[in-house]
Amino acid sequence: MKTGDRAIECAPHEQTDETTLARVQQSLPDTGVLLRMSEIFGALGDPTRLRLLLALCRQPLCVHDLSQILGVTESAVSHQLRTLKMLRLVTARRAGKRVYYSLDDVHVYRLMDEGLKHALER
Amino acid sequence: MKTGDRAIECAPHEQTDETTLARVQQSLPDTGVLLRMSEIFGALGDPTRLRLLLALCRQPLCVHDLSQILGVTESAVSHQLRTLKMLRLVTARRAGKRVYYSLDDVHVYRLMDEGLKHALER
DNA sequence: AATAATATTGAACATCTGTTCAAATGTTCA
DNA sequence: TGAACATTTGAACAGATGTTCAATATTATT
Repeated sequence: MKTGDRAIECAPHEQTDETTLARVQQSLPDTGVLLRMSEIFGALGDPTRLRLLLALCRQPLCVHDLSQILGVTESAVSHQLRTLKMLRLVTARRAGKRVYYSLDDVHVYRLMDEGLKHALER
Repeated sequence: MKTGDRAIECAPHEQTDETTLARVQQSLPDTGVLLRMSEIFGALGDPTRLRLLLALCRQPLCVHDLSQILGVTESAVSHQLRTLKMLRLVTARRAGKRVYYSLDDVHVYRLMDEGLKHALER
């Protein structure tokens, strides 16, 4: 063991420790989970989709309503909702001619809340 | 049996209420905050950047180390770190020839933790 | 059945994005 | 200073992404 292994906070190692790198590498989640994570974050990474989800935080809304609220085409809304549905972030329920969308998961709410705090800070 | 008589928590309105839509619309964060939010989420939405941040959760690491851990070019790492730095998600500190990067904010950690829980669920 | 309202789909398009390569910059040490 | 190592930068490229338009479903109403 050559370099200082007491890197608690951010002790700079003089020399790159192979085993340390390997340990960090192994600590990363496996490909499947990582991809799922990035997909979820990616979904929240678009202003339109983010606004869709934020609106749905309030109450279930249909495509037409969402189209009006966001000021984008119903087609665009539908396309994005499709993405969100595939990622299991929203659910759809038909009521007559309309299809009402809701948040699928409380976690999404928490995620957005955390992101909002972040964005408000600086 | 026409429309929702069994809607428990998400009562579908027969007819779109204008004031309700306006209320939802106003509840959305303003453009600046929303853009900042989507930028942050967008940064976490790429597998490479996500792995970078996850690695930095463990300890500060230099470009060369990160390049080895992730298995991508140092150039690619540097490019992405630049993005993350501009978004204030990481900080840089030079030590000799190397530049050590660290997470800039505890919130990033919390955000990733929440996302991980999410990804692990289904 | 015909019409209107809502929603979805697919193709096309421009734009954005992430990586690579080559070159330049910065740093240390002999 | 020169050589080696580490990082950054810019241009270029392929691939992904978001919106729009037009066409098609789906449902309710008359």
